[in-house]
Amino acid sequence: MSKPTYYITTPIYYPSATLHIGHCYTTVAADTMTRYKKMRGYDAYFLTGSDEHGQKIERAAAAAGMEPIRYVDGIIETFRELWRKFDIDYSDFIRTTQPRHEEVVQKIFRKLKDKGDIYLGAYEGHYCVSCETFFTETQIKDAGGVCPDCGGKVDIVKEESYFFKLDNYAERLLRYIDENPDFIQPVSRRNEMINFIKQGLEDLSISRTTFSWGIPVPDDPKHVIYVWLDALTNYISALGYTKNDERFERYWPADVHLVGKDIVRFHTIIWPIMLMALDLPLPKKVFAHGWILVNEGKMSKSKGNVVDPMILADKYSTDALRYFLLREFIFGTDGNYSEDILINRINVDLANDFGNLLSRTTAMITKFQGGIIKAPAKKTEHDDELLELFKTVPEEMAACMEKLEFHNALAAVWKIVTKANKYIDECAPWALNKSGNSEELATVLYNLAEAIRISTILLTPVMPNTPAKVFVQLGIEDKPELGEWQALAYGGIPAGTEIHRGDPIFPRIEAETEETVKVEKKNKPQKKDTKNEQKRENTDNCITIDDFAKVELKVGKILRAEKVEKADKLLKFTVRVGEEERTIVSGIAKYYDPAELIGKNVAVVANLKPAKLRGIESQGMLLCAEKGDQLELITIDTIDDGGRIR
RNA sequence: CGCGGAGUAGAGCAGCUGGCAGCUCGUCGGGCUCAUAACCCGGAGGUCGCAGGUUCAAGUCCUGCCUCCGCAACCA
Repeated sequence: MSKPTYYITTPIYYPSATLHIGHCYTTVAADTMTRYKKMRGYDAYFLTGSDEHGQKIERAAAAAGMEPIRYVDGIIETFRELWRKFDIDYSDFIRTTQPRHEEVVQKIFRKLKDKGDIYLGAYEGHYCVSCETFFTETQIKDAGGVCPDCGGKVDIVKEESYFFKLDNYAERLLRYIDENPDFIQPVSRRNEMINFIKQGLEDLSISRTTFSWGIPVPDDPKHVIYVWLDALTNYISALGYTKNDERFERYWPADVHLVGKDIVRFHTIIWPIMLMALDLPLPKKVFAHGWILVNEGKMSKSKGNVVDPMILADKYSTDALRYFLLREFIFGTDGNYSEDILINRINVDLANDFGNLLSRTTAMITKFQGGIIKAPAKKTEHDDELLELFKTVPEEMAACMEKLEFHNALAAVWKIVTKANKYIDECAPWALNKSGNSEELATVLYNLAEAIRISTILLTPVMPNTPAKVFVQLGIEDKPELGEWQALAYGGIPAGTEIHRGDPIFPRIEAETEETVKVEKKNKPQKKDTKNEQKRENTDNCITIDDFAKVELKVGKILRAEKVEKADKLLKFTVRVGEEERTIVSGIAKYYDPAELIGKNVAVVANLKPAKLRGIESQGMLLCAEKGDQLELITIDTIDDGGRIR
């Protein structure tokens, strides 16, 4: 009999920026699941990759003076490097620019067109000629009827486009969702999607003529295929769909598509409908995980709060990071990230509980038994509870893993770890040693070694590098079979095994900023301002005078000030800094009436990377003083605009 | 405006089909000495956002209200 299969995917990531901790989260989850399934005897297949087409890439490449493909090649290399670093053992890495993918997309396009699900129509939208970009109605509205990018005039333009008739399949899709309650998870998403479909599905525009970095539409090369049809197809093109590839037969339909909550709709509506149109079975499950929030807000470049996993990986072990991601955050809901939380989690769980358990156990075996694990000789009254956990915890963990509840799976494993620490206290091996009760002592120390071995097995999918370290210390590094799932039963370690006490496998991380952090927390007002938090966090680390010199501060005169429509916090300023005039958006609408600010001289960060806020490009930042609910714009009385501040 | 999410101990969160309010961290007190200033035990601390309602019984269901966050921005 052949092994059962398991096919899991992550989204394919867009190479317009480097990956952050959120991408890492998704991918680590997929990797862990794959390792787990393999341990359980599955033929598990894990796909990740990159979505490389589109106007954004085309432009970024042009700006860099490169061919798009060269441009993305470079970025993709950083993806791979990151995955290598985090021990991501993917089965395949698909790039939408690979011929194997492009061929399949074109075949699918042709098939759907022949079938009549795709037709040529016209896409009508607001178009800015100078930016060569379409904008949605709301984008235009928010920008006040002009182009959100350049502030210029936008026209309503019709563009020829191919459309995919989604609504043809809406009924079938609803039925499928209804008959497969597990298809969309968590359930809250499911309800959301059902409502969305019931509102009626518009035909989906699936081609563009305004840029060319994409897969050409077959027989109509002035069109390129737009993101949906291109990107989603990766899940089957990677398996060799249409090419008589046995992998497709073997692995499709996917067991799980892991997705971020923002792309649930594409994966639970557009993608299934595409598959229905192709007469293919639908994925068994689409699981939307939550976001990792930083300072209560979504990570984003413009906020400058993106957490770079590479930097973290250099500071902490990737096993610890993988553990942290899956233990700290509840898969499916949003969670807050900060380095303090990370350090705390590593210290408490990995250093104090798990690592220290290994440390104290090996220390006692060394001190009391000359470094030899002896066979259990005489039961103690505390054994049963611990041994019972050896049986129940693996089951509990397995049940959690099936539901993708990584946090609960790990919490289950910690029942053994916590119990083992307590068991030491209850049995007091040092007392047994002193009183010469060597039989019970042997039992206790044996059971502890087993507790470590068994919990280590369960942790393997999450922390692939840890088992080897633990096994060396337990003296069973030459018996890898003791680390397999089948070896979970109590009694694996042979009597007479000689251990090798070593350095702590998870040393405590001493947070140098702990004191200051504590003080800050106490003084912290309840209201949190994201930007401010961010700044404060950065000040935890000292900067040099050179770093400071990088910030170009200048005096600017406010020429115009107005409220940004549909934004309660933002004011839009036109500020003169010497020769030039800039647009600066600042989140101080709550504190100031725009009119009272006109004519004031303020402190401007002149070399801040421009960021778009509400579609308006902000070219700098106004400095403010802030405390609690108060905020005051820093103004300069006598020096005129253009003056330098330092 | 709309859509979605959330308001439960100092912080972060669990609480599914209604039945004595839980977990982790922190804090206070105690224990132990094998260990990575760690481990073990115990205590304090909550009118479960507000106001109504249904019920023998409501964080848990219903209605209204308040507050916060997200969506319309390159971004899981």
